[in-house]
Amino acid sequence: MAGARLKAPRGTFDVLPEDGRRRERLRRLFEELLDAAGYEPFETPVFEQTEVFARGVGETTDIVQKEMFTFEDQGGRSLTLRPEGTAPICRAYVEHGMHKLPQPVKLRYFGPFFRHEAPQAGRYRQFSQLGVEALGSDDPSLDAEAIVLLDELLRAAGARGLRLRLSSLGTPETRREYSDELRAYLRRHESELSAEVRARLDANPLRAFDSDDPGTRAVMAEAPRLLERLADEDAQHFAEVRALLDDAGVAYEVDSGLVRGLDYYTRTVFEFTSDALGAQSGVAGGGRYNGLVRLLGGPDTPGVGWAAGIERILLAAQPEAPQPPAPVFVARDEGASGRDAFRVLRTLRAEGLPAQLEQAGRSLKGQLKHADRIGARAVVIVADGGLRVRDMRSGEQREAADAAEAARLVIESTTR
RNA sequence: GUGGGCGUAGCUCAGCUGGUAGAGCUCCUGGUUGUGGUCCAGGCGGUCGCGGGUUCGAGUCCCGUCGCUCACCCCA
Repeated sequence: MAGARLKAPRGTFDVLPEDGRRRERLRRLFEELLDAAGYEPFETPVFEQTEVFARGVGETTDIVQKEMFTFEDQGGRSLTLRPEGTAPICRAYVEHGMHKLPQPVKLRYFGPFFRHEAPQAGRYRQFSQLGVEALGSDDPSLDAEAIVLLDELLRAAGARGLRLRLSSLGTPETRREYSDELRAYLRRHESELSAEVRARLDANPLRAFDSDDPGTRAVMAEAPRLLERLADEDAQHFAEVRALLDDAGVAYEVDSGLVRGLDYYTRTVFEFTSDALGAQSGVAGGGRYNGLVRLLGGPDTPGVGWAAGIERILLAAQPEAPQPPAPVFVARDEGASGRDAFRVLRTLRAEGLPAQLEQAGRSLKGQLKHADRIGARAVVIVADGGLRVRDMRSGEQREAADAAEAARLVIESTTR
């Protein structure tokens, strides 16, 4: 371990090349898929005024209460490393007057997020998410489209053991009324509930639906359901979303107990999980947030979106790492001019060939061995007297008069 | 924050009841009077997480501490 005193901070990790290739491929897949659906690239800073999250995500949420990396800048302003992407995008939507653009505004993003939690399998303090937001329309087809695209993405990425849970939270008002009703119901059955559920009864009674305690489950089986309390318009909206998903052939389970950890959700909420993960089974989640833009000081604007964790997608997919393109290796024989070798390198690249140059002072034999290890298709040996092009598959070797001819020979011998 | 597991070369690991550190892989060199993939040989590379204790002697036992990891909570 040779004095490796300095380490990546707890809950963070370095992306080594093999994993980097996997991540880049996933990102490209995401971008192609969402581009085709009209979602445009969008970036917000990795930190924001703390207020954006405190107000946007909700003061009572776990994220705001205990998971934010918050610090002060030199002017004493409170800033926070973004723990999620939706509130910042809504902030930007307001800031840039994007409600004046043709609606809906469809955006996609990709980048790092930060949550100060105890790390474990699939959970990090810095993690990456890709996500989309569609602002400015309450049309159920946007909810359905978002889910269909997410479903497509996860499948194309190869995520295994997927399950989609779907529900509707109605409006904040019905949610509040329902919450009171559920709380009252739970109080009547308090003695039958597990200690943890009792402890969270005031803060988040909906969590009781997730409990695996037998007593609690028995109580919850009879508990009132939020879906049964939805106002007509909300129930109608949900029915339309479901019909569109049915038409699209996306399988889902309606789960009245589905709770998302952020305050801003209204109407549709959903979550993809994978049983190929550890305890952190959530791969992606999202929903509609019709009040958020207004909450952040903008006009009343509906929105819907989702975010997917790229580490978790990769964990659920376990894909092979893509191979980099097979390069041409430029070897230097003893006495060969470094300038000649460099010129050959540039010429090969100019001809569109991925090329690498010997830069470690190896013996010719070592260079060939190295070329083989990196999967070179051909080696151009730069010698005192001229150039030799060696096809690494056949072992055939031919003379070349100059770099351009060497490039031609490489293309000839390896693109058949 | 709490609980379980683990911390020996860059990586994967071995090291029995304490006796003074090993293997495989990787990398470099050589076997090849300039030329790779197999094979052989050699070389580079170790504060045995850290601190303390017991002992003639500790990687091996005891205590503490730090870190990693899985899980609870919550979530991407």
